[in-house]
Amino acid sequence: MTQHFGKGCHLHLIDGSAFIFRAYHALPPLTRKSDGLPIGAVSGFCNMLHRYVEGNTGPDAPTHVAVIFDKGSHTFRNDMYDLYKANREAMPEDLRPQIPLTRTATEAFNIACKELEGYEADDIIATLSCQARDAGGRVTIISSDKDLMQLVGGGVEMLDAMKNIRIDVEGVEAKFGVGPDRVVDVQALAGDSVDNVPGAPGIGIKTAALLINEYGDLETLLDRAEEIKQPKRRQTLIDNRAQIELSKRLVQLDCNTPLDFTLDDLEVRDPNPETLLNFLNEMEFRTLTKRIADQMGVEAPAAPEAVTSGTDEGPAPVEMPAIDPESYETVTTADQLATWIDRIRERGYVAVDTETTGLDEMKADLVGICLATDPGQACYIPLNHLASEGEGLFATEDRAPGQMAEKIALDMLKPVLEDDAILKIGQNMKYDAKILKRYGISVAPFDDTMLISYALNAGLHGHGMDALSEQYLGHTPIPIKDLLGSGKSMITFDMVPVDQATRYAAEDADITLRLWQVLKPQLHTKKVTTVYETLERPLSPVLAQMEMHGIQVDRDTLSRMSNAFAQKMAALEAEIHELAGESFNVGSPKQLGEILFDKMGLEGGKKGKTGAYATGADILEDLATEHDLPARVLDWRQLSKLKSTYTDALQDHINPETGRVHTSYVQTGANTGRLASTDPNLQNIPVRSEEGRRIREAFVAPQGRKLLSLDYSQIELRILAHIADIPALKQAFEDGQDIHAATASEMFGVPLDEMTPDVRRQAKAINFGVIYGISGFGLARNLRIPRAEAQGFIDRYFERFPGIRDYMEATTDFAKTHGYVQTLFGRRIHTPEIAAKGPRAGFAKRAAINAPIQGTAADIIRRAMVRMPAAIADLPAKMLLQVHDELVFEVDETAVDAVTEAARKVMESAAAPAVKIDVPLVVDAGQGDNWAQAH
DNA sequence: TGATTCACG
DNA sequence: GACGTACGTGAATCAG
Repeated sequence: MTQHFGKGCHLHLIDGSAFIFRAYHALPPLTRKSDGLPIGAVSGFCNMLHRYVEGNTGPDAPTHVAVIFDKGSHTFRNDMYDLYKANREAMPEDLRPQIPLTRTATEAFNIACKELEGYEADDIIATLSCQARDAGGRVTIISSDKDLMQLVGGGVEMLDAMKNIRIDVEGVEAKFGVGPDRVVDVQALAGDSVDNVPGAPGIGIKTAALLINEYGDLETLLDRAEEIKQPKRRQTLIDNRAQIELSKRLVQLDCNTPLDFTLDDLEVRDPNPETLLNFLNEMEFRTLTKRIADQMGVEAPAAPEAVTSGTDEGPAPVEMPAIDPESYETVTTADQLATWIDRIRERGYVAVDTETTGLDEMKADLVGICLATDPGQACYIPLNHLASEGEGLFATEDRAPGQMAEKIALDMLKPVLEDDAILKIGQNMKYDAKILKRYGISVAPFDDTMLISYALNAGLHGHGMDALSEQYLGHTPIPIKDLLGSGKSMITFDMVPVDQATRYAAEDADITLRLWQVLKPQLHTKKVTTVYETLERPLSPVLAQMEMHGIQVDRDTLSRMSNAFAQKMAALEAEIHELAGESFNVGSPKQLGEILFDKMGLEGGKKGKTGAYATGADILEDLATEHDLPARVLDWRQLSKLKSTYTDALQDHINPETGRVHTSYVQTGANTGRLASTDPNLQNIPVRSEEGRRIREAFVAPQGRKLLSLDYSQIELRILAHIADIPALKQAFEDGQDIHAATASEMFGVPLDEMTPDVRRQAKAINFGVIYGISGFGLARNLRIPRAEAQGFIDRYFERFPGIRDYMEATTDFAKTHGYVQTLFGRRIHTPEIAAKGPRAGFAKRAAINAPIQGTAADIIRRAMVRMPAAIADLPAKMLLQVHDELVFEVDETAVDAVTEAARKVMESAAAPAVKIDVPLVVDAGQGDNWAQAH
């Protein structure tokens, strides 16, 4: 049955190229298992199409749909202007062969797939939109390309599928400052760097919109250009008239593209299951094939045989049976468990996973343990599941029947888990090790798939089990949400029925074992075995120790501060409302922006992409020179932050049993090799402001003990001086000089003894800027000086220290060639975005410059931490915290000097012997009854 | 849930 | 020729 396109019809036009590029850049470079064909973009493309199709339900669903592609690189626009799109980078090599496959994929989904030689996809989209609109139908263009915005209106809208934002006439006006019918005029003036449309020099979208709104349209503007008041602008328009008119022709989309099909040909059709599944299967998209087969209620076709010969990726892939949650065993008797233990001893290794009542290892109770010895060979040992009896008010919760006694099971397992000859394999083993430690079991030795993945692929993808399973096994694990639910009605694992728990939990152990078999051999081929063996694996138990010790926090101190903050905030709030002339929520940036910029009419109101005024501290600081209200808001914000994030929240983190705060370090938290600290984050306790620093007074040592803090002095700059090999900086460090003053002296020729604080401050900002991948803009904003002046500083800096520029170029080149950068200790940080273009490339470049410096510093303190327990083993001291370049210890007051000496020695010599740093590493130390004093 | 803001190195 | 820009994190909050 065909439906003639007309009123009531809804046409979807998908910008195929945008989908492809999104898919390509969003995913790591996947290859087809059987033959190594690059298929990352095809995989992403199919996932996006599938998600798109899934979302097409309800009254707004399309009646007609097509995916539109570009064809060839030469179009009629190149005949008008040979530089059109001339600055486009060539298509990446591994994307090129995937392009035809995306056409096949579209057809496999049974969606019309259209392209036309000599025309851009945009022109076809324009033509179809016009036709559909004229026929009285609706159109949704699925794209975020601003070149298509001229088509919006009269029933045509755009949809940014990534952000799920519909762009209507108002959306276009927000972006261009004019309606869709004048968009081409604005684009003609502003030009477009991406497509190399020249436009008028020095005129951007803002100015263009201003001019068009004043004169009505482009032609009138150009005819009356003489009337423009600003001399420079006037001259630009007069001088560049021809170029502007050309630009307009370039951006104007063609609504009369000769098409050899009609709208009726685009009617929505159901996919043919066999065609679609065969295609997906041929691409070896196992997860997607299975998901779609399930949804269609048909059997997934058999997966193709994996090639078993070795590849350059290392040894042959391990043959594994499919993951089948129904195949796992529930262990309920000592005999059963004994059989498993025999099997483990025979194997020499076992994957282990614990199930507990919560995520806080210091509070959670053990519910069960799972083991896996081979792919598909996994069991679950339920220990503390509950069984609900009765209903409602009379419900009682008892221990579920058919479980081994916890003590018997643990007594049997302890010798295995502690046996030096049996390797325990876990995913995030620190968690399980901490839980088991509380049950008297010290797990060792172990491998951790999360840490292996991090050593291999930091920067490429996440290292959680779900991400790894998808990536390396093509399998989506059972989501924990399916068992526990979410939100307020969430249950704990002990309330999950044992049969369900077995399927979920044993699957985790099975997956962990499989991941280990896949990933472990790669450490060697990727040359990161040393990173894993010296910086990752040995650190995990050290962190576990620190976390379990925790640091004592004084609740009364925090509570008193909270009350004081609350009072001050109330007073400030009253004052702010008074100044505003009305009552509003000071904590709402939206309301604050409206008060400041709409009601009070202050200058400098800038709206972000959400349309809200920006009210960040830097903006309020500028306003504060003229008005009291923003100054009060700044004060209020500081107090609000201190109260909610620190004095209040920290109290909730004091463990009732230990009276201490136990953070969790995420070893894979930062791509550079730094740690992250969560629940609570103890790496961002205030110190910069006087008021905030007092919060550190609540971090205390118990009676008779002291807190000791040791931190590396300027470690990142020292590493920069070494890596970039800058003689002047190295000498300054060698001589123990003030490095920022020395930099200033070198740059501005001011002798050290005549240095002013302001000149030193500027040099300091530049030094930091260099570490972060400096830009004129960034330095200008930081120092609040004109951009040209900032650029002058940078130029001078590079002139004085040419090695820095060499380092930056060498590093970005290396990243482009290899896709990663390295620390001095061989840690690899991947930089997949480095090949991107546009603003993303800038980010990636700066990150690539920073990563070896930040990462090397992170490696050094990791090495120190790994060695520390042995160095202070005979001293009455515990290492408690790490804050990137600082270690905090709790020490008997009699041993402060001995511990300082021992710890300092470890820290200062931490790079050796692996790496000889040409600059001394210097550690400063402090001690006191609380962290404020020690720091 | 995402954006904004702000605490740290 | 304009774009949007310091690097790396986590938590609280508002608003949709």
